[in-house]
Amino acid sequence: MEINPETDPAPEPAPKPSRIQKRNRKRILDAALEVFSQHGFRGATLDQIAGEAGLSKPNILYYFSGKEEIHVTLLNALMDTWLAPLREIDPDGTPLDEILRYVHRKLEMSRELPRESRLFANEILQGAPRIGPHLETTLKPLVDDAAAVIQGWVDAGRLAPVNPRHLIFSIWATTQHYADFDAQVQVLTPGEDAQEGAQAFLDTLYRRLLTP
Amino acid sequence: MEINPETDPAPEPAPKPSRIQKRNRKRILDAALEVFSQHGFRGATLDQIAGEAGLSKPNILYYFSGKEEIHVTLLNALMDTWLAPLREIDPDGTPLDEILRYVHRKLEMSRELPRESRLFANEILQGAPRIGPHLETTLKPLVDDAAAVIQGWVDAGRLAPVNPRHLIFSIWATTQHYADFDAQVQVLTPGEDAQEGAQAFLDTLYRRLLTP
DNA sequence: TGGCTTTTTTACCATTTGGTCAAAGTCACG
DNA sequence: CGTGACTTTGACCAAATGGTAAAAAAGCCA
Repeated sequence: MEINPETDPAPEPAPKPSRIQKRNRKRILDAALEVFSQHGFRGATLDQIAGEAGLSKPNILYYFSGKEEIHVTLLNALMDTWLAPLREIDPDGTPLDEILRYVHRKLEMSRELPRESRLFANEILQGAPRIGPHLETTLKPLVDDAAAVIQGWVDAGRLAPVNPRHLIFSIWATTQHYADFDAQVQVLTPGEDAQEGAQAFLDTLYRRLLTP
Repeated sequence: MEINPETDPAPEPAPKPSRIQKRNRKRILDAALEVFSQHGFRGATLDQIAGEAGLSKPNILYYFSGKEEIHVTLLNALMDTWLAPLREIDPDGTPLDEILRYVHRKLEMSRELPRESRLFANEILQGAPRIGPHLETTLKPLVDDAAAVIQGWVDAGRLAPVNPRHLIFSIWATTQHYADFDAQVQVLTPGEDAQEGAQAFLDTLYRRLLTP
């Protein structure tokens, strides 16, 4: 059977994006991140995004087929960076160091990428309507792996016995809290830099929990 | 100067709510809790709330002056129940027991009042636009008190040294996580009851952190 | 039962919002 | 420079949304 490049081409024609396309798509995504993370999906409007991006609404719809596509694009792109620290846990490293470094990196991301954290939080809060599948296919295997590694460390007596999954949950919760609940944190820790205190606190917390 | 009861009456005429008023206001607030907690303020619509409550939209506006008033009413009512466990920490109790009981109660509330937890999370995520002041006046003094109590325990050597505020943050984060991020938790802990494992994990976590 | 108040509904409105379309403008490149 | 492809815009739309007004209906009570 002869392959006809006309009817069976590469699935994606790979129309290399022009300079302008790259610039504007980036602008739009950045503006959208700002708006979505602050108001959630339904609370955000295309006009807001357009205004923030310095483009007209129809122009935005020239680059993305609709509001939903922008949101999904953001979430998918986010997933990678968001989960990178988890991927970097080294099964051959020193258990306590590996976990503490993970906590450190997550807290750092909370400070440096608060918008991303809130975007994610918003999506999950609302029942993950747009990345539910992605959670199953990307997040779950990754967490399964990490949990197995941690369980291995526990079994080898190199960490105090803990449920790996709940350990991971608690790390997510405690670190992302400083981005997601920033409004509250600010009210309750006036003056001082919350993140600095958090670093010390979380270090102690997990060190005491995990030291065998 | 004569006081004219017509122009200077009691500030609140106290128009005792009728049976119907009580029933319908409750219905509306319950429906609104469902909808707001799932979609956030801007994402929720009066039509949805009306549908959920089994009332017509104009009928809802007969009981509340607008969408915003419903939301604020909910948040204010919530504040009390939400902070009750914190109020119940007994300065004369056994430090570790008091904290562990607090964790326990917060986790319990996460399971039993997930909608309330999400309503709150949504509001804070968006920068607390509608309860910001309330946080200052109600939450802050309460946390200041609790932090002082905990600090006292630490100073007396009855708890391992920790930053009280960050301890409180971490308790909020780890317990509310199971309500707010339920969609994610469900994906990652298939089959088993996450809350049960959480109970054991958090008990260990804080016991190990706080035991002097 | 009659008459008053409270509650509910029906019919609207103005604004916002996601999205379309065709025309106008700009760019890249031979 | 000219021409075809890419980009941007202004003018629109239909649906959704928060909210209003007035009439109809239901309660309440003597």
